[in-house]
Amino acid sequence: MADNKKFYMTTAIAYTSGKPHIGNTYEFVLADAIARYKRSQGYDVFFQTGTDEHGQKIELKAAEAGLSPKEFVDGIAAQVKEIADMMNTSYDKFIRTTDVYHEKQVQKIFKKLYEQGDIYKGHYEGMYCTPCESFFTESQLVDGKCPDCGREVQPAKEEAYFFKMSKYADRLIEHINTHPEFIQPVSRKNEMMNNFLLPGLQDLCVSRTSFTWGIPVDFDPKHVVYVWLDALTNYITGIGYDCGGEGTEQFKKEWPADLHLIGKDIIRFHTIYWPIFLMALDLPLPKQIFGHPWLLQGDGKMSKSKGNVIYADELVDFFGVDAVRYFVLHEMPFDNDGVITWELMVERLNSDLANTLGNLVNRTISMTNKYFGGCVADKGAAEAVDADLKKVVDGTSAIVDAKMEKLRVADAITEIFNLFKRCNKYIDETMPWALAKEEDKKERLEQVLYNLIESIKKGADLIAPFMPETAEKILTQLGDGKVTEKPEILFQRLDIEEVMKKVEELHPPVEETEGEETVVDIEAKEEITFEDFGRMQFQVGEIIACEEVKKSKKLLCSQVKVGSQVKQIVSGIKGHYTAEEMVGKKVMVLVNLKPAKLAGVLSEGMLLCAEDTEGNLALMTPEKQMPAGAEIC
RNA sequence: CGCGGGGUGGAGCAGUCUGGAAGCUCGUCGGGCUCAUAACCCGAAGGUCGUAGGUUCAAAUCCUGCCCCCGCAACCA
Repeated sequence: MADNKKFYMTTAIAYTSGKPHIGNTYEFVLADAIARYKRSQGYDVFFQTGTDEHGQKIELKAAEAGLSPKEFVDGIAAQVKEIADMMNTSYDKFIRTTDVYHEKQVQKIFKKLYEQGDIYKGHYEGMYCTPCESFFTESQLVDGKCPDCGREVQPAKEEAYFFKMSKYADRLIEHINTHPEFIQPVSRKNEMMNNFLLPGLQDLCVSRTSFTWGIPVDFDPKHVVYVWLDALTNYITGIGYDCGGEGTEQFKKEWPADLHLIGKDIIRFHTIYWPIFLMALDLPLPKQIFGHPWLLQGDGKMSKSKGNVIYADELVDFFGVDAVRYFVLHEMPFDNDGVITWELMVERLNSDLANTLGNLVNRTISMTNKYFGGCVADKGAAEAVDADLKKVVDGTSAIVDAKMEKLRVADAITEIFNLFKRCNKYIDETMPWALAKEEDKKERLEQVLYNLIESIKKGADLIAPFMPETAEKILTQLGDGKVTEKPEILFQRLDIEEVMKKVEELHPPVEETEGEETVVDIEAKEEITFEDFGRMQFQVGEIIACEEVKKSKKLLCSQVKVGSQVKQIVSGIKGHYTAEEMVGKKVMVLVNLKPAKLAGVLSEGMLLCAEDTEGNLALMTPEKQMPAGAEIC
């Protein structure tokens, strides 16, 4: 049985293109809770996390920051690690895809797959803009031209390596069907099957020549390995996989992974491409992949301009690590996205942590000190009320096990708090303060307090994987035979008004007053001649009718009177203007723009708008009364 | 008809797969208690489960139409 006790789990590796956000924190904590729980179950857990550090985006970001890509990712990886450590996560290994052993193995894997015919050289086809060095699909083009610079594009092919996905599809379908626990939650399984597997898999592009920040293909060095073959393989290289060789003892022990914990956005890559890569390498598949939903910030009410954005390190500053862990895990959605706001955070802290748990510990210790000088023992003075307490306390462990087995972390925590609530109720049922007034009830009183302390200790053991520091504190305060003399407040209640006030100070709302406007800088375009300018014809147009374009999110279709003719113009300004308020406005129109179809609707010109950095739009209207058709020059 | 998720008392959610008395936490109101962090315990009010139909002895749950929200995709001439 000892052999079966290993448990290898991973988080997704965080992409190092920018400062890590609350999503990373959330996943770390979730993974850590599971890791600690499994350890408490006696499993020999190996918990790996890390960073994904290659790619064009990083190359660009680094250049913007004036750093080499490596310098850049060193900085971000350090930040990611800092957050993982701050959240008190007990990972055993932090892998970076720029680690030398990883890069080496990826090269070997690539070569092996190429040699055995799973990877072949082909062409990535599309429309190419030479100055921008970018490929676009037909649908990405703007009026047949480059969406970035507006210049002509040519059909072109980029040489690339592809992985033959279809070769292994049947085996994968079979595997998924025979292993219902493979993809969690199950609702995602159908999504993968119906959308990707059953319609037939496309071959996956696994190399690029358009950027250089990646692992070079050693036998064809102008190519670098493209994202998934690089990133996903961290799960095996991190524990010592050796392609073509034996691999380390650790690898033999740990693989296959017992759990890949990932965000729901990358389920496809983990449940389709990753298993297929593994099949190609002739390795067993991971046992379970859990695609957790997201913890979202607010419900649209939250925005930078309101100054109430939530950052993990700030949450910790305000509430402490365990309170944040508690919140994130308790609100941990299983198959729907959850919400986090400062208000909800304070509510949970006050109600669950301070009132239910903190106060329980506090009142218990204080009574034990008051009535017995801190020491109580089992007096064998049981009464009927004790039975239900005992039943609940002893039963919780099994319920928690069942919930954790299904990865219902939030439910598991709720169960543990039900235990603490039951303890609070027990105090009311037994009324120790009343017992204390009767001399002959002394034994019973001691028994009651003893029962309480034992129950809380059991609760603390159960909560340890989720709030390790708190569990430790509780056990220390309850002591072994003698409780602490001066109980420390576990969680201090906070006032929501005060918290919000401080939050606002941290993130002052962006002023939207007329007086002090921020300036907007945009990238300068190439200089043009007066002649160039003269080719554009602007006129004042009067909007005589306007309606929303069905099936589009941002488009309004306006009938614009320009001189004696009426043009139909489609603009992406729904959300800034309603169809009704458009009518009657006099606006600036670029009239000689080549007509085009937008969402299937013909547009014969362009309404001009000013746009600020937040994307707010304002139509340009003449400053004095002007007739429709007046030329703007 | 682009893909997907969602709409359950004031707030946040569970329940929907496998129909069978509408549940949890917070908030509100009333009561109890005083050991404790103005806390704890008990009770109450409050929901036509988005909407309109259908199937059924029975629908939040299954089927159909529609409305609204949120991601992604497309797109902002």
